[in-house]
Amino acid sequence: MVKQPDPTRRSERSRQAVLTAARELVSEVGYAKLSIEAIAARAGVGKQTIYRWWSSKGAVVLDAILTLSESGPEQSTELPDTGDLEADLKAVMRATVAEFADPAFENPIRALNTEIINDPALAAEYRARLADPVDEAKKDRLRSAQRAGQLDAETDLDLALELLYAPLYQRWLLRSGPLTPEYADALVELFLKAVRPSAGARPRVRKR
Amino acid sequence: MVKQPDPTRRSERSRQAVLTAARELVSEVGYAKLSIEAIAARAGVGKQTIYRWWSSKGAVVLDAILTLSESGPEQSTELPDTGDLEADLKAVMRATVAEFADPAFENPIRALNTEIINDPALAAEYRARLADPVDEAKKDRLRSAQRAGQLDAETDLDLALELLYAPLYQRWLLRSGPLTPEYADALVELFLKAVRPSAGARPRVRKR
Amino acid sequence: MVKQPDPTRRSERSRQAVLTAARELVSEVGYAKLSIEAIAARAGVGKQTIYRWWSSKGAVVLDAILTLSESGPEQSTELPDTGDLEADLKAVMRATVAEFADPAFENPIRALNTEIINDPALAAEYRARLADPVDEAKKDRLRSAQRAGQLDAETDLDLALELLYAPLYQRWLLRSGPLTPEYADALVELFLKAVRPSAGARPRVRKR
Amino acid sequence: MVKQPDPTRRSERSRQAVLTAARELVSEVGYAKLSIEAIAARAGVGKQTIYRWWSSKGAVVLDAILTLSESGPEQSTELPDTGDLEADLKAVMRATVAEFADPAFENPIRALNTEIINDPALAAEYRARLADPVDEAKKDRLRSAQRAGQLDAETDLDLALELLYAPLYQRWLLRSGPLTPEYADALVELFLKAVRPSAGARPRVRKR
DNA sequence: AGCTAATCGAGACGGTACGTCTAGTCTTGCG
DNA sequence: CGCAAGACTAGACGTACCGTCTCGATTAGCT
Repeated sequence: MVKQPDPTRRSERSRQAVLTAARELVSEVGYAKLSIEAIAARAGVGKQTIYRWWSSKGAVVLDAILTLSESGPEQSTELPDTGDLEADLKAVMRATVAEFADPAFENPIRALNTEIINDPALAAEYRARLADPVDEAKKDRLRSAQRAGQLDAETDLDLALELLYAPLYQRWLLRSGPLTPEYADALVELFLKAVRPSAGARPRVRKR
Repeated sequence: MVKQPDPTRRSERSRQAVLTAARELVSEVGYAKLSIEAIAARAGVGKQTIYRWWSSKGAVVLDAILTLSESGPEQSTELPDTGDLEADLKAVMRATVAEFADPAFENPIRALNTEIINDPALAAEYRARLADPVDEAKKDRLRSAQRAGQLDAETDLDLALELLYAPLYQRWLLRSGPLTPEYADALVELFLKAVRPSAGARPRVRKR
Repeated sequence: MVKQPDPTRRSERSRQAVLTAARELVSEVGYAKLSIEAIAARAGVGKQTIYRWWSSKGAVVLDAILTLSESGPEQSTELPDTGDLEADLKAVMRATVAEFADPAFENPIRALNTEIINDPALAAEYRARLADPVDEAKKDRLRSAQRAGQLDAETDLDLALELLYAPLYQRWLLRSGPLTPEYADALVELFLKAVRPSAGARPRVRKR
Repeated sequence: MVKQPDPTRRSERSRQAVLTAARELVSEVGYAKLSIEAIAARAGVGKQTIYRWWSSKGAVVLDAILTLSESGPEQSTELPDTGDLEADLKAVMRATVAEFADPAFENPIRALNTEIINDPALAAEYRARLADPVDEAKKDRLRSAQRAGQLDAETDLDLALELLYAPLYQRWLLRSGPLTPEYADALVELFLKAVRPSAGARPRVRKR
């Protein structure tokens, strides 16, 4: 039986130092050139401390990025809901385009994806800690649109979300085309055509 | 000035051996654990021969996979065109789902993506040698649909293609959900709603 | 000022456990591969307990071996004295040869010497606790021989002892030659020639 | 089967650098604190190069010291032979005492002995490369003394050598007593008594 | 009998060095 | 000259221990 470390004795100081160092180094040198050795040195921590609490380089980086997101600005989790779905979505997608253009996001997010692609366990943790909550917030907005009759009530929201986000995300990840505000608008428009309520359907109105 | 090797003297035997070894090893151990050293050993080739002709591990792997695709079964490049767009697309997307389920494709394609995400130069080569031709074939089918009035004539085909493929691809790459034939169908149906010709528009009919 | 531990509160249980574990491990894995960590684990003792009471790995090992010797079979300290110096010495030296051939002695004694060679403080403690008493017993036998007129009265007994033991000890320690009973005999004979009373000298006879 | 390196391709430059660095570091920090890592760094050599050509830290140090001795001042191998055995031996032993008092010799020779004590293979190499040739030179002097009738013709020269040197060597190694010129003289005198030709024996004279 | 201070087992910590592995360069000898 | 082979410098890997530093939990004397 393998000896398990005792989490109650874990040094919070070291944990923070490691995550911060990982964050900094991913931004500075990118994921491929990132070494556990460098993280330990920068954090002023023994290598064993990293190996004790994280299972791989990927786990450290994932944790570093997710911890940042979670402890971040109280979660900009909720999407705007002005009642105008098209305007709201365009605003969100344009913001996403802008975010992806920020070079400070580039390295960490690419690092995250490199990990997730190759490690199912990390992918699961990523989804549970970051992707699922964010997706849920997005689906909330779509549900609101369904109630308002702006979105087909029968549509699978997971699929709808993919239809809306995957094109943008893939274009950025694989650099398969330019990411412009106009692109965001066009994507939203196409998306709305796809999820528009069917002809005969009625907006759902709550009975009094 | 750096000495450039003379391509006319290049050993085709070594080239093939390296690409084959790279292909095998990527399938066997995955991209992360792949080493130039192992490729050279498996290929019975000096390391220098690899460094002489390829710029990075990623370049070897990309070349290995692309060479396979290119020299493959004369390219099933063309998409089916029975005149029934929905049926054709569902067939293609279901085939894609099946392909992604094949574990023999898993490692190489994930390797390819790992490279492309982190190296713009490789991404460009990948697009030029593999993605662009394939996309062109797909767009040919969509253009045919436009001519048949089954697809809005104003739609940006690049965006349309992304709308159709990115959700499927992303779901596989990030393992964010199950990939089933039903999923493929639902995706095609949503896609078709998005690109359906607008109410007032007329199908373009070629003048006689 | 450094805090000194209070010896009255020392756990005898732990002390014995550490010394026993050290003894066992030295025999099993040799001195070079011996670690404080392993001693503590085997003894069921915290590492700090070792560091509190011993100054170095060498000190533990020295203590372990010396404690064994001291608490041993009431010390076969005294040498035989039948009146026949040559016979007595040959018996002792042959016994020493046999002892050195016992593999159970090998590891601990080599460990002891490794320490002593490199650490003057340990060397001093070793001499005080083990070597000096033993040497004194040997010198007693030689003094008895001097009184019996079998050994030159002027001879420096420390030097004589070295003449007798160092060749044997060195041959074992450096493995510079075979250790046989015949060797022991030859050594004793040569030694006796060296320390035989000078021609003109008279055996000291106690006046009545 | 383990791959063996090809000695014809060995870099003499690296070999010398390693041995020199090892020599310096042993003198500076002592054997216990010597690390392969430090040797490699000082020598400007990859660690693998050391592991490729030497089997252990001890082997490097042994090689470093022996190489120095071998390539030294054309070997002060031969002992003085003035015809006066006592004077010659006293001179040699006093010189040895002086040598041992030189702190520059201290660390390397103790290092050597630490190794030899614990590793039979190194002990064998040490004897073959250094001890045996030196002993042979010493025995040459003793043989000369035998021919001159100053030393018993029947004496085992290996044993005689041990009788003469082991006391001195052991006293130094174990720090069991002071090393003075007087001690050297007393040792030689005792030695000579032990190996003096027996009463009835005649000096061997070559027949004409 | 309860208090309190030190020792105890345990083990996490910042580190150093280990011995192995691979990167990318350089050298040697064959074809 | 390209090639297979493989030695080279460099440095990261993941592991083992070092000696120090908390943690509670005993375990003594001392009041």
